[in-house]
Amino acid sequence: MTQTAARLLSTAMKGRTVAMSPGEDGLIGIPFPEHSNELLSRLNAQRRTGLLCDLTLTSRGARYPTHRSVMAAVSLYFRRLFGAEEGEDGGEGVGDSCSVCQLDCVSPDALAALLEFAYTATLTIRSSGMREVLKGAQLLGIQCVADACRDILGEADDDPTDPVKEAERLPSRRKQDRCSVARAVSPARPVSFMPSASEDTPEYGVLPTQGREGNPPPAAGQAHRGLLMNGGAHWPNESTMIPYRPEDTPSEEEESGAQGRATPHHSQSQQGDGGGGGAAAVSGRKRKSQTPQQCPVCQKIIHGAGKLPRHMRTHTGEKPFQCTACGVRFTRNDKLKIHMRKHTGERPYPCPSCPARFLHSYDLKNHLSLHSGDRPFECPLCHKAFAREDHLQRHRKGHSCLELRTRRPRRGTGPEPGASPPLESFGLHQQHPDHMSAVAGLLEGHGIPMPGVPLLAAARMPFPELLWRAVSGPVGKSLDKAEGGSSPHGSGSVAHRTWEEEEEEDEEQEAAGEEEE
DNA sequence: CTGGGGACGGGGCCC
DNA sequence: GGGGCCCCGTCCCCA
Repeated sequence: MTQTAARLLSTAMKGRTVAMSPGEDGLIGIPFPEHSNELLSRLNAQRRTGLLCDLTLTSRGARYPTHRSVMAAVSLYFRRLFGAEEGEDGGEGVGDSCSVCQLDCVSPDALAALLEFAYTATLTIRSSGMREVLKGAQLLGIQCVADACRDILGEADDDPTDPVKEAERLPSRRKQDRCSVARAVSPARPVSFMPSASEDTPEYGVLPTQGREGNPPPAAGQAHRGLLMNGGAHWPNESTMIPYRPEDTPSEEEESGAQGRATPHHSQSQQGDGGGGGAAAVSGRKRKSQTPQQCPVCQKIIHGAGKLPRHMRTHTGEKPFQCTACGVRFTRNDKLKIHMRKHTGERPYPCPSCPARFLHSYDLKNHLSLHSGDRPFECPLCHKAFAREDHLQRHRKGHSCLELRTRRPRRGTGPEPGASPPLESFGLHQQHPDHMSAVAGLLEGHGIPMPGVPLLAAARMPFPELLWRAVSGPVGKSLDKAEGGSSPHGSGSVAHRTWEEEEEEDEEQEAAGEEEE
């Protein structure tokens, strides 16, 4: 598909981001961010009416019709119970023979709350019932809920009776739980445990009986105060939201410090007006008091009080702020305010060196880098320098620098001889988390510490051996050099070469290339 | 392909 | 806690 066609399609989608792969013929990825929300909402509606319910949970006389697929998706207990655990052939669980599951060990209110969570991604409970919910979440292997309850109760996360925690300490054949639902609500903590549901655990009572009619779920949804949006999907009252943030999981800011985790979202390493940065700014900043909130649509954690409604407008497409001059609408009033400068002619950011004036402060910042000639963003492959980071990213994405090291590295930016390469030397800072994780995983696996990217990120790489094959080609040569030459292919004897030695090798290669010609 | 401007979404600080 | 303001990173578009 041509670029023009792509633009037309993009316009037709009214701003929907259309992922296109120019290299893949006709392959278009059209995201529907509301889909998951609507799907869950409709499943919840089916649950409330008993439609297509193939599982009934009972607790002390209360009955809760539900869907086994949903329960298997949200609960490790049911996943194993139904043999839906990844890697199993389905023969281990109770499977289709179970239609009623008696869970008297979980109080009816707690079970209702957990079911409500399963279908709405929102946990709505009274504080007095927190402990019962915690117990139920632990028993059913819904760890994000257990973590949230522990967090609120102020309990330590080392409960030896917690089967989920206990199993985390046990070796597991699975490195990660790749259940998408579980990950969506618990991104930071892959769970590799199943309660021993198939064993005779007194806590669980499984009655594989058939044919009982389920009563309407008692009080299901009554405690849930929410409003409807996006075709009936729940947007819970923010005051009732309990965001997932495990007690022992560092906040994003903390993570961006010494033990940053490669997240799919960018993390700002430099904060404020440039005065921050550095270790002092990271370690010395006070802990945020504003409780992060989880978006019920995309599960993203939104930091800052009052920021969730702003974020939600990105899903609904609502643009309540309209320019009175041209009618253009914006999702945020601060963006409208900046837009109004175009009509008023106000350009509050003048360049001190030239007559240029700018609408945005960051435009001035970019502009100033032109005057200074500073190009701090250097391609690690061809060593071409850019004034802007996004230009470097575009340069790298386009793979316009297929030829390795067509330019000499700038003396001022090259690593010290024998020193471990900084992350930035790979162009890895704040860009392409997967790529970052991949390289980090490679380096970690070969003894190169990558404090910014833990092994967890590396473990997400599906085919590290393929990546090694990839980097063992022209690109890998650069990496081998940068990391000190610990090649997996046996050479491994070129550790800590200096730039002078590399230049010699370059000259040799150039000479060899000339001979070939 | 690159430089530059603008738009957009997220986070921090403050009121 | 909500909202305004600001800064940042990223993406898109155009020359």
